[in-house]
Amino acid sequence: MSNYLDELNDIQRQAVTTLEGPVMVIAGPGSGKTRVLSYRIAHLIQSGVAPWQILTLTFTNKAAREMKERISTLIGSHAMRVWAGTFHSIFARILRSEADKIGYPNDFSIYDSTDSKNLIKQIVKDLNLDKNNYNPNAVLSRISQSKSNLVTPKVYAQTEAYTDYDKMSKRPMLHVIYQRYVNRCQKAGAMDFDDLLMLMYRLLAENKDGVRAKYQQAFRYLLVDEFQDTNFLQYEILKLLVNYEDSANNFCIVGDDAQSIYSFRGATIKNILQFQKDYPTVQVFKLEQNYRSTHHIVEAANEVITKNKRQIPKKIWTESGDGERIRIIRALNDTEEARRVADSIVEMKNRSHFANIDIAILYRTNAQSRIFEEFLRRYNLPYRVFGGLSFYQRKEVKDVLAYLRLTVNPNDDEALKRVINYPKRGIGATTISKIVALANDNDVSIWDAIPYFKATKRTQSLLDNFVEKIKQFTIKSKKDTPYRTAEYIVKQSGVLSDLRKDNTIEGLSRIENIESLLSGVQLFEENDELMAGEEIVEKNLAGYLQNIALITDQDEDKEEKDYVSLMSVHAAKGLEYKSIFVVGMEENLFPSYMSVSDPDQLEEERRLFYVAITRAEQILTLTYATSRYQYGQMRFNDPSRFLEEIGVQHFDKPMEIRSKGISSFSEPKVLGKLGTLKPKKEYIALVDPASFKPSAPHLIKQGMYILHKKFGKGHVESIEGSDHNKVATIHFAQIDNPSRKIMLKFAKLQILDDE
DNA sequence: GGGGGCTATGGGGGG
DNA sequence: CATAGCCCCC
Repeated sequence: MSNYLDELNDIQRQAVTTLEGPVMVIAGPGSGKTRVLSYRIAHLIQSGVAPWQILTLTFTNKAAREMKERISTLIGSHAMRVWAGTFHSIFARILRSEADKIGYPNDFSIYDSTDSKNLIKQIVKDLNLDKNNYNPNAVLSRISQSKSNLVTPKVYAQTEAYTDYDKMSKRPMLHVIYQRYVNRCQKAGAMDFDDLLMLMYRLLAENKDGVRAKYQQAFRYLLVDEFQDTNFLQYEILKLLVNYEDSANNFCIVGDDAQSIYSFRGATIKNILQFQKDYPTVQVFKLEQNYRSTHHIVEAANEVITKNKRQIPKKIWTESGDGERIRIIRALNDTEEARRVADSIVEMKNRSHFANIDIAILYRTNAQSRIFEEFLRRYNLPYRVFGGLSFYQRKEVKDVLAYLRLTVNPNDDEALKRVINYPKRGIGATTISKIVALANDNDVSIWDAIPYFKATKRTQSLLDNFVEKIKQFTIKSKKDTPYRTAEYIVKQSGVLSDLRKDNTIEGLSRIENIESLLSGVQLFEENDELMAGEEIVEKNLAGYLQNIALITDQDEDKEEKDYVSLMSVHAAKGLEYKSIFVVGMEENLFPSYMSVSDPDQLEEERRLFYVAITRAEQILTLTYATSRYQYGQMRFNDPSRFLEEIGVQHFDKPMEIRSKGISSFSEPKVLGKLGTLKPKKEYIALVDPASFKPSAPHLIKQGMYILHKKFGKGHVESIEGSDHNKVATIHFAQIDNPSRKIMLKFAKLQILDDE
């Protein structure tokens, strides 16, 4: 354990051992950034810092999870107790207990962007504005930008730069919409994604009851990964956490300006430059040795990125040998592109003995995934699609979630509007818009306005029935488990019987989705295993809703681990594969047609391409089609300009790969999309549920033999943590990965006395 | 007020 | 191509 520092190169070691004061690590792709971050945290803990005094903000929950696992391997499971997660999930967790200090309920709802857009549409309608000028996407992005720059509606209305711009864009009333939007969200007890940051800022800035000092003292060491993708507001929050009297400024940022790919949501590499000004004593470490890819790939990446004007000088290099040249596939159309990629995968598996899991297909837009799925399915190659329309965005799932949200927070206007007449109960558009108007006029939520609404006797009783139903749900949720509440709601709301009317395949799959959702609730409720990177929240409906609202990735599928990965280039950030296909290398696709006319956006597309090719360890294949179906039409695009930016010496000769055809007629092995919760798993019961009697958690002691409902017989190897947060490491001999960490607070373990 | 069918419109990346 | 919104009829 003491020699873990020997596993680092000189610069990495310095970055890991410089614990005090501001530190900046500029890390090229594949330069061991995750290793540095996790070793640094391990080193902090070894030097006597308590795990919970360390706050690590990562870009995805997956990154947090992997990091914690790595630290655990280095120094033991107490590492699991560092605070690590995304900005949004960590702040939501804090706001869950502090929101009342800034005028929001602690049980606040989280509006996703669809909710936000629906609210904007509503406001535009209320104000009798032209919906063509007031496009919800445009309005939302303006509001989002304002929040991300800490511009309140009031300041917005008074700042000519903003209002003039809006007049020019034919949206002079934008400041009014912004104000109303904020009011409606607050009345609904709801926060949108930007609010999670903005209100966290306000919480710290307003400092009610000294709350700021509480978190400043709690987080003695601050680490931020992917700092190039933070926005102004995120940096401002971090500064509030770290800047105070006698602060040691233990603030470590890790990033790479060349991999900044989120400026569309306000990220700015200015933060990296500003950091050096704000913390003049900063110690900078530049990691340039690439341990991931072979020479041709590394050099191609360097050549591409030098076409960008603005960047911190840096050149990645490798000692891992020349490796293979970059392959290129030119296809006549999108179908042929997909077929040849699938052919190539089969070939690669035979010749290089790659497993499916070593291979990823990266595309610019999620819409491109479908055709690749088709061919992978035909070729019997298991695959998994990451991102895209996730499980939680499907209509039937959102409907049930809306009922759950309403149960927790009846003021949630967007949830209410979604289900007040679904399933159909005779409360039509006219009635709803009258109630909405009443709510607006009196500045209350729709829920609060309903009792004051005067309607015909018939409508009145329909409304009463609806209100009564929701109240019942809330009562149920207070005295029963989340799973049983959700099950009750699915049945009593009428959603299930409505779906049962539809006997088509789609209809049946919708019911399956609802069942999956329910087993997801059950899983949440029963899960007593401490998973790295997972938020520990209360095991109630509100906790469940928070968990899924901010989901970025899904648990590993434990049944089938060998699959080809399909994802957008954005989603691939931070990942690596032996073999990478970057597909759709065409003008107007990659780079996107939205970006080709703006030099800054074009540079971002180039960084995106840089990220894409540096994911590859051994084999990089770039593909393009001369024609493809886009938006229902056949389009002809030129090959991407980015292809010409790589020197010819790095390319293989274009090679023809013969089609292998369909390899078998057996049922294709297809894994669910990421985001698809598996239907209820019928795992082999290791324990007879009838005779299972869990013991009181405080009786569990080290050395005992116990029974776990899901994992079977186990031996308690150690118990760590303070009174209320004890975590036991238990060895379960009957399962794969036998060593599990169980949170005793939630555990259902039966003590065995016969051993 | 509900529901079916048609037309018009937009179409990126993600927490 | 997918979906939202509209019109028309019940």
